[in-house]
Amino acid sequence: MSGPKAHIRSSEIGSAIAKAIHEHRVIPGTKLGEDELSEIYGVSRTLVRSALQWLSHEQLIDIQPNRGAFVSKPSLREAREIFEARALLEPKTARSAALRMTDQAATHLKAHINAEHAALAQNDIGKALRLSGVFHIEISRLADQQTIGRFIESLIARSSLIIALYRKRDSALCEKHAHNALLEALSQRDGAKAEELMQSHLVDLVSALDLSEKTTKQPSLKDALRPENP
Amino acid sequence: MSGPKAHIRSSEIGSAIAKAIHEHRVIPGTKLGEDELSEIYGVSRTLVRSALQWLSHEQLIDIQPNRGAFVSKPSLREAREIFEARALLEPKTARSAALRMTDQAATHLKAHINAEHAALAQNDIGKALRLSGVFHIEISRLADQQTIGRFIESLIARSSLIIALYRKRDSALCEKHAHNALLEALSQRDGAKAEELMQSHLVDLVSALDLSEKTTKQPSLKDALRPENP
DNA sequence: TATACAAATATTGTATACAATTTATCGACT
DNA sequence: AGTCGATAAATTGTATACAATATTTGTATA
Repeated sequence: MSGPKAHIRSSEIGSAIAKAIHEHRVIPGTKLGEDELSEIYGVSRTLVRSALQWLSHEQLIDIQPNRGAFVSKPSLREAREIFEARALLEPKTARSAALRMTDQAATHLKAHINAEHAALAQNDIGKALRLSGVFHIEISRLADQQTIGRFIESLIARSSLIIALYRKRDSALCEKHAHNALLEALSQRDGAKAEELMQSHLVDLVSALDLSEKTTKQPSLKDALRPENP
Repeated sequence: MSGPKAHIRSSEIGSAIAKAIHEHRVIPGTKLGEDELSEIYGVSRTLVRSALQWLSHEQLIDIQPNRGAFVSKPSLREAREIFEARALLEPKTARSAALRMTDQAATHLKAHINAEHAALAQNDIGKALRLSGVFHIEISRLADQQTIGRFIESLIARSSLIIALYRKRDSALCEKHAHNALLEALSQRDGAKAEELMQSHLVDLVSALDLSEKTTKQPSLKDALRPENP
């Protein structure tokens, strides 16, 4: 009875920007100027502003009054909250998905995983990252819970911001096996196992991040560039 | 690092409309014309449209392309999903809230309950309903989980639509005691009890609704107004 | 009387114009 | 030289104007 069918053009723009954010082609802090975007997409600022408001509500960008829109930089606290929320929602959702699993869905997910691996093979980290997120979203769709699914979708989008900001150096984005194991459990309609795998998968994701206090304050440039301290 | 501080005027309009929806002063299906609203709030359609897009994203209204914005009429399925989501989020949130409870918060919540009772005494059902929702939101704030809190807030707003559509006749909105008991458990910092009470409270809320299949299709006016059937 | 079509009206979608605010640039002063 | 301040440029906020679409009204016809 309700749906984001309206404002098609502006939501396309919003999706395009969201995708770029998700793929780390624009990084947190980047300013998204209205004139610039209206130039890029060949529309007036009206539609651009509409798209920006959408992104702002998704908390992917931060609109500062009279200053402009910037790609969000989630705080450490937000980062923790987002993964706590995912831990609360996704495992149970994976369980539901397992119970409603079909062969068709299995091949669909398998294709996704392959695309993800292909992207990794091409060293297209951004694309792999996004596809990884889409995999989680597909699972929530299978669970046939649109409401919770939307929440998860939103959390995953923001997760990509967190990864951009807090990822440990040299940490794997997503173990190759995690999604495969998940798919296995789903295909076997083993709800309990899917729930457990999803939970540990999320723990692994967090462990690839550096969410310690230190990172909170930026290097402050002044300190970072000062030649040396005794 | 992100917040809805921008577009202050339009978000005020959005809040005003959301409040009216929450209080059942405008009911599901009502058309929200842009000219009408811009007249009411003394602003241009630009700001009205901005507010409407916000409400649309909150799924409180449904924007139909070239037709206009209508207060959402959640389907039976959506209604069930929303309360399932609440059941997933709110009990654990209540538990967290209990652990972080302060005396100050207790008096604050107590005041809320009193205001709720006062509204009921004045037969201001709408206001009581909204305050009842705010009570739940306050609890989620106490849990100090902004992300989950926003989800809950969104779910509660949509719940008021569901209540408007599917409430059983003569069913109590909220047992007077439920919120008091919850406050009691919170004050005692009894997380387990708070979680349990919240869970059963939500069950009670659902049981005051008629979510059977039949209710799906509207009375269709034609049937409703036809004088009599044999 | 009811239905079908057509003009007229009203409403939403988009772009543009103007106002308000911030940011950048230049110059004066210490 | 560096900082403070004023003016100029650029950017966002809001309103208005025009275009596209839907709804209503009226009229003719069966």
